[in-house]
Amino acid sequence: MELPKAYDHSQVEDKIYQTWLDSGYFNPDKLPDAEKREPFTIIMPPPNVTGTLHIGHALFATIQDILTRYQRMQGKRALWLPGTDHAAIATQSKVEAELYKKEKKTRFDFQREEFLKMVEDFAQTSHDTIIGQLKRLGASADWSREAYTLDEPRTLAVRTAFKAMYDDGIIYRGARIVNWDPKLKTTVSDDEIEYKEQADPFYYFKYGPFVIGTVRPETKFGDKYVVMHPDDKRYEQYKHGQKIELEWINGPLTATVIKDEAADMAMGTGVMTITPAHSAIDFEIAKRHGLDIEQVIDDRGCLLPIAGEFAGQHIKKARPLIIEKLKNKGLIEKVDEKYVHNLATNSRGGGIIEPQIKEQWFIDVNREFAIKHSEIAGIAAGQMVTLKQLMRHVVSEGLIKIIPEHFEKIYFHWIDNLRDWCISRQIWYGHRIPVWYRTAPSSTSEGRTQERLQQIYCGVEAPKEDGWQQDSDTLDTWFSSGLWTFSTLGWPDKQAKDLQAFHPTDVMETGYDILFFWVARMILMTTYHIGQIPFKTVYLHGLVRDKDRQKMSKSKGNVIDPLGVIDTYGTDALRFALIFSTAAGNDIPLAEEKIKGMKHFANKLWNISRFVMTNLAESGIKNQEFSLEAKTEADKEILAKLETTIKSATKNLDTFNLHEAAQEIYQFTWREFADVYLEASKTQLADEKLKANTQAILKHSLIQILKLLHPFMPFITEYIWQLMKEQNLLEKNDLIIISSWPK
RNA sequence: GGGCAUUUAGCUCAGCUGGUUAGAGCGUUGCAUUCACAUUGCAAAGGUCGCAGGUUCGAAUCCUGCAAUGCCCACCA
Repeated sequence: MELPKAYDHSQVEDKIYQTWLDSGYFNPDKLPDAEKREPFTIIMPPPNVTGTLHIGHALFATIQDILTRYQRMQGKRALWLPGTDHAAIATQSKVEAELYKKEKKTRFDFQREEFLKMVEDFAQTSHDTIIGQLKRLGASADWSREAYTLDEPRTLAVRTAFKAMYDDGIIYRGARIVNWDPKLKTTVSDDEIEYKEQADPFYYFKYGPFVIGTVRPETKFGDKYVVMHPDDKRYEQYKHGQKIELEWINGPLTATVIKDEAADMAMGTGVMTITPAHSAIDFEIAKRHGLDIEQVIDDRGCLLPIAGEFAGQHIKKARPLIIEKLKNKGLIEKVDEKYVHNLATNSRGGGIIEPQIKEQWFIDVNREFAIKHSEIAGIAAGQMVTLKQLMRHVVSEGLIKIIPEHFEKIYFHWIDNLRDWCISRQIWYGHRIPVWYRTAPSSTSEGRTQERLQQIYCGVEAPKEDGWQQDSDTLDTWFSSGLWTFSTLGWPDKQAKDLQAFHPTDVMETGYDILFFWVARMILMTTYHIGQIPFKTVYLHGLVRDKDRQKMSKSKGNVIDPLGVIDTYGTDALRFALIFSTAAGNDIPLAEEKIKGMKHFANKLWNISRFVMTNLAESGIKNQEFSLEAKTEADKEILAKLETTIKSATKNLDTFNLHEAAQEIYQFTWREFADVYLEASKTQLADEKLKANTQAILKHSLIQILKLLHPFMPFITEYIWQLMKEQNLLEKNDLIIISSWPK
């Protein structure tokens, strides 16, 4: 058989992937002797259905596939369960942006159902693209178990989870100051806020005898409390509760002095007025002293009647007019033109956050409850715990290991500062909150009738009787993602076969950027709902950057498109380049030259194999056993190095040092086996006394190399394996994907 | 303001719990090559391991301080 001199990945990869699919081995139940194998589970972090995969997805797919293939070869019942995420707010805002670009319409120009259909179509298309891409990356995931965060089984899980937490008092409804995005008209959680630096004028206003500073004059209409530190000597003569008459934007006003330690003496004049309805800190102060709280800005970002002549205007337009008026009234002390401050924006859509007081749903992280069931070491069933304590416990006790370790400190720090989690969103795409309200007419003191809330019902199904209206809000996407490790395995059916067999899972592999959003929430949900840890190890990878460590972005033009490089260099080359110098938690610089270098390596492996196969086939030596006796120095050397490489690579794979394993195998293959032994073998093969033994060593080494490389470069290794099989060079008639890991 | 990390060859980075001459990829220079592979081989140049102290028989590795860079959190009324 004539083998081409160069390896052509484009002729190989699709066919090999189909071979694997046909074998059924991605499904752990279909592995040989499945029932005898120990389970190994990775649940795939579901990519958002917001478009196509980028190079970062290629990284996660590569790492998880390496771990899965390695464990499968180690004889485990390896399950890598794939899925996608509806990503509520991200997906909806993407569709809304497109809609506005194309037709100048917003979602409010459509019926809820009509709009949702559009989002679903977009999500479906994205989904199909993404799954196709994952397959091209060689992902050996079990597609028969694929899940979606918004499909029926997951919806049941979400509703069941919500109800359980509601009944426990962990989920509550309350009016709190929340992050309101006037652009998308929804709340967002603290974690989704992104601060952007911006320079704005900073104004100093005369407020009676005081000078106050602000960048936001438009919030100041209702400011009738003036706050200073109780120890501030400059304002000793003013007493707490003292009333002061003064002239303000829209006329005279009675201000009340409040002494509170929240006022920073070193900041500006040490005096501030407060706007409790639109500032979290001011809200706290107001609550502490029982002050009035008046809304100044509405949900769209427009001023309310309290603003007098400015009512109805958008804050952006009103600001200069308000300044103008204050200037005319002589109330401006001075202006600092380029004051740099951080502006809160919604990272999922870009609106500028306006804090508002809203009736929202929250998860209480500090409330004590009796845990119903616990398999967590150190926590007994019935014990009183809080969600915070549970989240801390499983990591501090080492039940969950985070790699790299220093992220554990960051995790603890986050938990210690954690506040209640706002889980309701005013968008349409997502899990609707499983709560229904019934109202009844009642008369007011003025004799008018109005609808008054009478009953609240929380349940998995809607109530049977008429007259119930479901809460119009949807859930934060991370609520459903938090259930992911067990909702994908059959929960809420606690007897589900998969849940019994594969939970707790082994590894959660994801980016460090979603440690809080997601990893922490999975720990919260899993410990609460099923009294187990969700996973034993959290492996955090870094961000893929370009060769200058710059973030990849379309606007910079430095994006590496995974499918493009796969076409040019092959999946194996991309995978090996991604993993080659990647320590956990570190960002990964990736240049195209590196991928090219790994294509060279694939070709090297091809030619090594070609040499070995040719020399075995031509001599007529086929499927026979040879002794691996080391007859020469070269023999001795290569067998010894092979053994240490296997031992070390195995250890590094077990401890998640994937890049080191990759480097060792690469070094051995090229520098030891190809450069040294293959050269030595040429003379040994010519010597009749050494020939058979040399052939045995060549064959043995090649088989071991293919196995070692298979998790990293699955396509080419499987392809060569099949060629060897055709030439009767292998004992067993199987695929390398289920061959046994070298020992 | 609080925290976490990084600093090693021209560039991008490895170097696990301290132990011979500090490694890889790319790049550079020279030579070779019909014999598995030019997607090659052999060889070479190139590092006071950020700086200053300390611990130790021994430090790129551990400790302290400093500097630079990056990230996260909080937040400026």
